[in-house]
Amino acid sequence: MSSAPPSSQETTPDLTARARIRDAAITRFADAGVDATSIRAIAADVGVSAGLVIHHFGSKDALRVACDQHVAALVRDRKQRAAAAGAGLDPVAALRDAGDGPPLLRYLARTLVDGSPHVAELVDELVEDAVDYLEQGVATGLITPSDDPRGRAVVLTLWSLGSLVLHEHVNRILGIDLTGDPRQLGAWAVPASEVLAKGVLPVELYARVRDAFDPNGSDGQDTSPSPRRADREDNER
Amino acid sequence: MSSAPPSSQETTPDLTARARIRDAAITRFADAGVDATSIRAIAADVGVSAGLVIHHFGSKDALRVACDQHVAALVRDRKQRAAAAGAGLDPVAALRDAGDGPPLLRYLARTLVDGSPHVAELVDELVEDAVDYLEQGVATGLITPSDDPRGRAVVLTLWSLGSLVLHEHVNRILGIDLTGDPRQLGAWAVPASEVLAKGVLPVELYARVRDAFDPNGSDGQDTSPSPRRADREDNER
DNA sequence: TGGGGTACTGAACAGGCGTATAGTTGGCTG
DNA sequence: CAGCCAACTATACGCCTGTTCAGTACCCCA
Repeated sequence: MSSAPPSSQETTPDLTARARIRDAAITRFADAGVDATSIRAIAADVGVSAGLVIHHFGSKDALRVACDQHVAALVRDRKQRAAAAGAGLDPVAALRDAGDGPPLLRYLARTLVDGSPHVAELVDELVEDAVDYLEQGVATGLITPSDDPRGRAVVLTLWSLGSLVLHEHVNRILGIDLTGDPRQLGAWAVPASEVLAKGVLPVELYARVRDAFDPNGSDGQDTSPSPRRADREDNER
Repeated sequence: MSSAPPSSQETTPDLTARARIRDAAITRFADAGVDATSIRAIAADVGVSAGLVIHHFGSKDALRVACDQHVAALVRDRKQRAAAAGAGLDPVAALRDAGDGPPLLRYLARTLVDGSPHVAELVDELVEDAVDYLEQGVATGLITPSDDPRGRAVVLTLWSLGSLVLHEHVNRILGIDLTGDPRQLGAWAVPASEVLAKGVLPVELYARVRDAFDPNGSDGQDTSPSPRRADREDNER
């Protein structure tokens, strides 16, 4: 398939037409979504014909898969780099656009909702990363221990990704761009860390919620619908 | 086309064709998104011609606006009802599908991302509701006071809506449906309320984040790229 | 020098889309 | 009863879509 003459698979400064098409597609998909983007529009961005896009990728769907995989690879690369430099609580922090490459975060914000298997895989990895990171934090005393470490990692990761997906609302309400410059994110990061540090609810309410879902002190059910009256305890999520 | 409205909005919705088209559109839009839904498909669901859809709504875009408005009205209705019965922390809790009407939550999860002005308005209202609710909770001692009540309300609301938008990922990872039966949401609600009650981070870290973004402590900057090492403080969101 | 393969173009095709339009039905009202 | 208007259908139009195909330019290897 790809002959790849320059043999160096790492980001060559001078991109092949195939790579330029892929990057243009990522940008268009990030801005308008996959459905609302035509192959001709992508081709026009790169200055080639629509036929060439098909020639290189076979179909629009295959192009979309290639974009997913490329973004996933870039994300994994940045994740690894960030982990080496000491990770943070926010899995998104390391992915903010450096301005050089395609708009990773905006692409993720779009594709997180319309179900690509590669992006789903990426989410799973981010959750596992969070599990590890939180576990290390608990070990060093920087993170509060949890009764459900994995559940907590899922919640924190999806809160983070969820607010990324809703970045347009954040921008409208707070006037900041979650996909942009981290130094201007105070209006979001400060109250978020306040919640994560000081908490919001009394601890007894957590105990009530936990007991309402967990019938008897120990663990137990997950498939059998217990006929308890847990209807009013679902106040938090 | 029985024009007789039997006023019983329960199990037998003897709706006008216009209302049936609107409801079918909401369901289709919720399931597949607006772009991926054709007017002919909606018409086929109701058993009418595509022309009738245009006859009643004028255009697909106007139909979409009508759906937005109708869903917004239903949401406001449920909000009000829930407020009368005593609100909870989760703004989404009151909106879970009762099975009778159109899939409100799934519709919201879809349209929250592709920018409808009516849904944006709804988000703003949910934020204001959260401001009020949190303020009341602080007054009665049920909620921890905040340095930034509005910012905190924004964060909590968008975390809630964001995880709703990512409900497919929650379902894949935890095996539960955030848009479905509240009694099966323990795997999400328990760790979420644990985080909101016990917190995750040491309080001193919140102070550090706050000081890093607040020019009060050191100097003031917002546009000038200061060479301070604030780059590492954006760990939380 | 010739041959082959790859990158690439421009035109064309079939299909689905939203929408306009003309026409038919049927109940209400004068 | 005639007349009218709203609900509704069938058809067709123009546009845009993803994709195909024949053909051209160019580079590498024998």
